[in-house]
Amino acid sequence: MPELPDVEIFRRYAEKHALSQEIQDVSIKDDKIAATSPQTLKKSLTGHQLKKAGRVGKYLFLPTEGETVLVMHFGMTGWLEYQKQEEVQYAKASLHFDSGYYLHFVNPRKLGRLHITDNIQEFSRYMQIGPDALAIREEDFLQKMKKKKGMLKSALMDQSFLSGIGNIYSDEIFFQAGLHPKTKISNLNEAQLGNLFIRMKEVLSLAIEQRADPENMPEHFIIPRRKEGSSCPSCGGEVRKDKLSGRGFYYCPRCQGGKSD
DNA sequence: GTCTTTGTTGGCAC
DNA sequence: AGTGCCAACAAAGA
Repeated sequence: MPELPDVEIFRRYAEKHALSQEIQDVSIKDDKIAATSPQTLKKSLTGHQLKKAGRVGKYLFLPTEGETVLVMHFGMTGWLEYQKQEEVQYAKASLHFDSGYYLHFVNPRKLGRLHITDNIQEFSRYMQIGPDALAIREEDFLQKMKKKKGMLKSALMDQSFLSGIGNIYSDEIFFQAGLHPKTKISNLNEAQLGNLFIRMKEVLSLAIEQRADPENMPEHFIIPRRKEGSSCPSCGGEVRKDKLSGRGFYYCPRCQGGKSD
């Protein structure tokens, strides 16, 4: 679930509900998700308020009014829940506000992480988080792509190169751009790279507009057809499945070329 | 029981 | 150094 559009929805959710109220108590229900020690997480947050909700790639940044910033990463499965109920299934950490409400960090597979940092820039550098896929400017994107080697899909999913795009949305971006995911970057011309940039922004923005809800994806998206045997929304041909570095991906052979190298 | 899954990381090979 | 691949992590669903 949590790629850039999903995390952007979580960011807005946190911004709407969880800011400017005192955190009374912090409970870490599973130490596995605590990238910063549970003691430090509790000490840094208790008695403070979250003041902002920012995002870079798949990371959510929640600065307090003090020095410290709560950082969330959701892993393969996870979301936020703001409610009065103290116990929520799969909640691995919970902030208890003085309003009585809880912000639950829900993470069924325990692959998500919570960090505390006092400097977002430093944290981003240390974690090697590349420029945000929605924030990057075209000239920077083109410049980076021209220097990058290897296959398209590997590049767009490389979080240190460009952050926010995962397996699902990369499939959609390549479908919209009419490019095969295994295309070698070096075989693309300026126009194709420019088009890729436009499609990338378009797919991410549209997904956010649909609140990153898979049920609400536009008709012309391939995401709802990520199943073997389904038909391409554009040409009606059969959607095919392949693998790259162990990750399955879906594409339309007719609309996205053979391999174009 | 087996395989696959929306993410990341560390190890190995080239 | 950069690129590709795999296993591992964890748990749920097909």
